Amino acid sequence: MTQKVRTRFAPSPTGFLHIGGARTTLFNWLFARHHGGQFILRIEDTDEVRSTEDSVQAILDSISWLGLDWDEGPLTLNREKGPHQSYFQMKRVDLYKKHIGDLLKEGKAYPCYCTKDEIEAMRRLAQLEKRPPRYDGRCRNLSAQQKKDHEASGKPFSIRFRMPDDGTTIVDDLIRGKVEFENKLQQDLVIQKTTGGPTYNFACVVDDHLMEMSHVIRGDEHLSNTPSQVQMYYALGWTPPQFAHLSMILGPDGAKLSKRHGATSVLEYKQQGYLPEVMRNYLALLGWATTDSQQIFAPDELVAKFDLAGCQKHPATFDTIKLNWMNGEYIRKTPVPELIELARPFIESSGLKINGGPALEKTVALEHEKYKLLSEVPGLIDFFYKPVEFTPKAMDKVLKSPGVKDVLLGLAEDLKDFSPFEDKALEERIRKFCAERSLKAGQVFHPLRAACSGRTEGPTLFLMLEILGRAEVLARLKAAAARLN
RNA sequence: GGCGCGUUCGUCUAGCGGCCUAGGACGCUGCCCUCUCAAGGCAGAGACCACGGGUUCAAAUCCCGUACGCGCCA
Repeated sequence: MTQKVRTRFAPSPTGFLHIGGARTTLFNWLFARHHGGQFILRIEDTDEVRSTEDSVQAILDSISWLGLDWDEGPLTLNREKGPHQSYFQMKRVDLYKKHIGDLLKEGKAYPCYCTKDEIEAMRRLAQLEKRPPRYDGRCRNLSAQQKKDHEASGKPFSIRFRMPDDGTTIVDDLIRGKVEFENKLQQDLVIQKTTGGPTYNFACVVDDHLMEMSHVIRGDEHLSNTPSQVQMYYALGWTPPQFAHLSMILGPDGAKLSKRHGATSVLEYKQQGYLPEVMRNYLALLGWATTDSQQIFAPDELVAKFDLAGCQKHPATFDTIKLNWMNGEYIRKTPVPELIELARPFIESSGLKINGGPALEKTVALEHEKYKLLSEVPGLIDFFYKPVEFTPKAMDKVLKSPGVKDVLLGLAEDLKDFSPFEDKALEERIRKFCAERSLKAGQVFHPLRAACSGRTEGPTLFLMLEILGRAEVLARLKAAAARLN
């Protein structure tokens, strides 16, 4: 590749960064990093009504959380980095106006005086007659007199881009190959609204060119607009960038991923306890694969191995089950001290009182291989830090079995002075206890676990007792026995 | 409706004319390990490669059509 690689993500700040946008960001970022190029962030806030500063902030936060950095673009709402005057389109309106002026002068664009109602009527009629509902080009070739009349009337007008009447436009897509469009079937897109603001399609072309994008990697839904955009590049005397259209991400029901499928905002995944590395790894696999179907990638590995050739043409279904598996994989590989820091916000918001209890290093480690989400950490260690609450199963199926009360009291008695109160020694002593009473291990182990943790499942028993400590174990045994009266 | 895109196990995918009686991963089932739950190990079920025609000695792979899905035009 002789040309310097520059990619961008250009979100409209009309909501949070959703999964699809995150995947697009990721792919652009991976591609740029893979080729040692640059990744640019641009805010397409041409929708003056729906764009908000909160959305901009949320999007920047999401991208940052994902661990993706950008070389140019907004850092905060007030600060930008990079050589361009701004990376917010509404602050670049003069630029668009200048180029629209050029197109107008050359007859490559024209004012359109049709009102909303007229356009709407056109659409209805077309639908009625089973024709494609497109602009009929009535302002395309106005006579000088008509133009004068319109101008004199002071009617608001938009500006449309004049598509060539014949020929075809070929979009050479890096993922889909050459896609051919007949020009006469494309309609003359509005490039400047009646408000004077640019439309998405035009601002996008101007910016991608001025910001020297080498590759435009974006969602599938933009493919249909691409021939018009390509023609705009030609009209402005520019060379279009290379395009790559990514397939969409669907929900489990095959419909485009949306709110009703659950979490769609990236930040919601953060709140649910997913790791950013996992989101990157999983999202990379939605629509991209290596020839050996590798599943888990170290961060650098993803950058090293990513290419557009491995991208899928068909849409992919977002699978939370697999995401959860992957998150568990990553958590298992995370050293405990690090895990504790990652889980700390979740532990804190759970209200667990850690102070005075066993060290988190010990309790968190005990269940290390069980967490799928960071948010699950407090729930699995909570019994170390608060009074035992018996699950129905622990109470009814285990503790209420015949003879359990004697077992618990007997254990309490035997362990009262037993030392050392440690994993291996405890196991030995308790197995001896079983032998002395001719009980099967399970008849003692299960009630012991239930009495001390309130549950039927949990960490390895004797280490758990060690960590709880003698006093706590004895107290819990007696308390549980008392419940059995 | 027009145009465009897509279609391999339930899901993510490998596959680019012979290595495919279709490979991997998640999930599922069973077994092993075991103090429970996980994790781990092993084994297994699961895809007439959407369908129908071609091309070819040979097609999941190339071509055409059909169906279905999706996107854009709103």
